[in-house]
Amino acid sequence: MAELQAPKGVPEYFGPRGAAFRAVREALSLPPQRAGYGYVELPVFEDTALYVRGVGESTDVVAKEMYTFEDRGGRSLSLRPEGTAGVMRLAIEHSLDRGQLPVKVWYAGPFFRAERPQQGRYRQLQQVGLEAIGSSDPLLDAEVIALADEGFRSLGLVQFTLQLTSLGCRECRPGYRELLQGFLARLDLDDATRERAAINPLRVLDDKRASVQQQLEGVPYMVDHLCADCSAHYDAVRDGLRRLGVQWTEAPALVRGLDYYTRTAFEFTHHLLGAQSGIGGGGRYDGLMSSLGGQDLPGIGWGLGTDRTLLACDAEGLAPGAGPGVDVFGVPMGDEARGRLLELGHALRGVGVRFDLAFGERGLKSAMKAADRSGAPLTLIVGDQEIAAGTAVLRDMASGAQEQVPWESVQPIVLQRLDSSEGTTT
RNA sequence: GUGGGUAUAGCUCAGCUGGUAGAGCAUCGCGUUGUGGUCGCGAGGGCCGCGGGUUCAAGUCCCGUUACUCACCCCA
Repeated sequence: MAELQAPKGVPEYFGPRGAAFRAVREALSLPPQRAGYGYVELPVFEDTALYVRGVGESTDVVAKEMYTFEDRGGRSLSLRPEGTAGVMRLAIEHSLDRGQLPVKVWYAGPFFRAERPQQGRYRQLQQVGLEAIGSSDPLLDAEVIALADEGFRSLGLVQFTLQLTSLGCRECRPGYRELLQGFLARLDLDDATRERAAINPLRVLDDKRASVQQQLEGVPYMVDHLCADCSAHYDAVRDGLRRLGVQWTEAPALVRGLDYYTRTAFEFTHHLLGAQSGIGGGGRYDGLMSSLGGQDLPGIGWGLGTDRTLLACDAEGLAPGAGPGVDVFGVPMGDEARGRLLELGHALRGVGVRFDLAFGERGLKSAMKAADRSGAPLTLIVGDQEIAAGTAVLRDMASGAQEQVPWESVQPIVLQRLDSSEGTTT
C-alpha cells in the first residue's frame, strides 16, 4: 500500500481508461458545441453565499455536502457542488444578460460533494454541463434535452430512459405544495422524512423505501395541478421532443435535488447501473437569476455525469476512445538513428501523424516490443544500413510486410499508407 | 450520517480444520548475427492493510483500528 493515496472518493483515470474518459467528455460536449453553445471556464470555488442562495439552503447538497473553507481573508468559500449557480453569477457579473439572448454556454470539469462514496458516487465528480439563459421558449427545452440524448447516443448507449415531468411555477406550485403537504401529514413517517416533508415535500416522492412508497398510493402529482401556462408549456415541450424523435417516460414523481428548478425537469436514467443510475439531469430554473441579483430571466440547463456515463458504457460493453494512441512508431538502432528518427517524427507530427519513438538505448527486439505495444499500425526501422543507404524500413505491423523507403519520401508514403488503411484518427 | 462485505505480488485471486507464501496475467531477460504479436525457459517483485491478544507456532483464531467496497440516504 502506497504511503500517499488519493483522497477518499476521488476517481482517477489513466492508461486506456484515461482515453475512454476523455472520449466520453468529448462525446457529451460535442452536441452543445454544434448547437452554438460557447465554452466557459468557471472557477472551481466560489463565495459560499452563491450556493446557499442559488442552490438552496435546505438542499442536502448545500446543507451537508459542501466543501466549505475560509481563506486567509476570512471569506467563506466553497468548492463548487454544481455548475448552474456559477454560470448565473458569471452571466450577471459580466452582463451577458444585457446582450444577445439566449446566452448559451457549456462547460466541463470537476464538482465536489462530501458524500460517502460508492459505485458511481464520488466526492470529486465530473460533469459536462450546458445552460441557456434568457428564453422561455418550450422548443428550447426540447432542444436542450435532445442535445443530452444525442451525446449519450453518439457513444452507442441505448439502455437508458429519459424521465420527464413539469414542476410547475411560482403560480401553481404553492397550491400544489399545500395539497401535497396535507396528504403527507396523514402518513406514518419517521422524523427525518417528516422534516423533509415540511421543508421540501416533493423530495418525499422519490423515497426508495418500500414502507414509504406503499403509503404514497394516491398521492397528488404536480403535473396534474399545473396552471394553464405551465400546462401549455409542458405540452409544447413534448411536441418539440416528438419532432426531434426523442423518446421519454412521464415521471410525475421525479424530483431534482436542487431547489431552483421550475417547469421542465428531466433525468436520464441508465438501466444497468445499480443504485447510482442517474447519468444526467437538469431542467428549467426561471427564478434563479433574479434571486441572485440579476435580471428576471428564465433559463434551462443540464449536467451530465461524465464518470457515470463512462460506467454506463462499461455496462453496455462499449469502449469509447479505444484504439492505438499513435500511427507510427520509430525503432532506431544506434544513437545516430535515434536522432534522425526524432527529427523525422517531429516532421510527421507536423502534418498530423501521431508518432512515438523507442527512447533510450534498447535493443531492436525490445524496441520492436514497444512498437507492438504502442498499437501503431506502422513502424519505421532505422539502423546503420539504412543511414548509409539513405532509406528507412517501413513495416506494416499487421501483415509484417516491409519495404525500403527513401528517406525523403517517408512522409508522403506514410500518409498514403495511413490513408489507405483508413485507421487514422486525429 | 446508517447498515453489510472485503483487505495476501503491479493486476485478478488461491491458501481447507493454525506449522513462517502460491497461481494466472503483467514486467524484465534468454531461445546466437538487425525484427513485435504465438510458443518454450528463466528472473525480479510480498513487514499477507496497521496495532494488540491467544498459542510452542498466526496470512489463517479473537479484539481494535484504518482503508476500500456495496446498499440506504442523496445525487451526476
